[in-house]
Amino acid sequence: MASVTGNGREGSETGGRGGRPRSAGADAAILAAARALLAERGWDGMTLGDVAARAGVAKTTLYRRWPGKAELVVDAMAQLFDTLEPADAGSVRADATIAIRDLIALLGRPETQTAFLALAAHAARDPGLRAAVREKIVDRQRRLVHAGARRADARGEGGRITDPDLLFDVIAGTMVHRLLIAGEPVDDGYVERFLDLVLPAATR
Amino acid sequence: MASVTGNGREGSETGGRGGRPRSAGADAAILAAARALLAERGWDGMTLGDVAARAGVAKTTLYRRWPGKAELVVDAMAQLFDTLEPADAGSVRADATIAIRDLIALLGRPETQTAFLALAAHAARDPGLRAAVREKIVDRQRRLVHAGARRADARGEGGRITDPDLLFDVIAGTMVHRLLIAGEPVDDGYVERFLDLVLPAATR
DNA sequence: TCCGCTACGCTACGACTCGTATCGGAAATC
DNA sequence: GATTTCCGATACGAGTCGTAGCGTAGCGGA
Repeated sequence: MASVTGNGREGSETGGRGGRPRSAGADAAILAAARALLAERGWDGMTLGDVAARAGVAKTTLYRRWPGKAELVVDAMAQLFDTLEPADAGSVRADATIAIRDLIALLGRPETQTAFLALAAHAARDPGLRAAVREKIVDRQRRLVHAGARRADARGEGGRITDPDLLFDVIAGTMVHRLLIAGEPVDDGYVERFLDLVLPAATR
Repeated sequence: MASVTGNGREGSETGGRGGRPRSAGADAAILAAARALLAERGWDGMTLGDVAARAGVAKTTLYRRWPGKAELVVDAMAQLFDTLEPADAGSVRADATIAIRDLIALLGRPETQTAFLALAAHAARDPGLRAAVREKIVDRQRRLVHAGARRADARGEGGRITDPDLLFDVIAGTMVHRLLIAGEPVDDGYVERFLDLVLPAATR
């Protein structure tokens, strides 16, 4: 999977019937450069000219593959969020604890801090970007909760998750609000108290 | 209260001992113009030159009162968030329902959608801005939950809120995530399900 | 082998924004 | 009236954006 999702030439393997194919490694280099520059200089400080230079690519190549900064960063961040994976630790609470700790670590990264909310802010005025954020980032995270719900069902008795979609909003929202909006840390005790608050009513 | 918080000349009533005082209405006009332009053109589309022109003020006047766009928008948004007030509807659940509906309406405004997350994103790389966002927006919202907790205590028996700070993160986070990040609507049924999930364990 | 097609690197460009500097004049206090 | 501070207007250098034009590189088909 060279790119998280197509950024222009998706679908066809060889490209548009003849002609020089797109450089294979360019996407990966560009997205990595974008993440690095986001971490170093933040959303505003990162220019597409800088990204191109660091990736060893012409600026025009970026514009050939992505419409603009926001769409490029969506793909760059999606790659990062895709590193999260569901864990099977034997119980809903154990699974949730692991997932939340992973999420906290991800939200603590500098590139996430500057890019994630900036993307959401831009998405408010750009339906296409809104759809991309939802599809490439939000929905994939949501699936982790659904996977946990299915495991809970399989285990049976007393651990079933009644409303995974709502539970996902609560988990992700609480952590994002605490870490990225309020800007306050989350320690293990906070996670414990959070799970004490939410899990009893979320499972049945 | 001309400005939500000082933006330069705070404290002294008359200004710096003699000389022409700052135009009283200018702050209000500037903040209103900023909100209007945020709603119309979004964070990126709003320039300080435009704000000055619409407020009927020179651009330099803006820079005399605020260090930059982010700080100005913090004050503009703080005025908006300050319109939220605690309600006393007789029970924790009734109070929470009203507060959440007010919050939803506020988060649905176009200026909030584009500005709130943009501010938080910038705050990630600017400690001063982070402090301003927390002090002028987040902490004031948090107080609404604390006020509700005190009312619950006064009512006694069975309605006490055990951890208001955590509850605030959960409420605000869930709504922000649902509305601004996932970009999906919140109807009354969602609020009901949310309160069913959270309130039982949050009160004692 | 030659040709058509597409992507590439490079350079240059106009339009725009930013934040600052500078100025004479206006509006208060002393 | 003198002083002090704020105000509006204008100009400016620096930097970014997204696009266009150029010649070249790499691939498949005739």
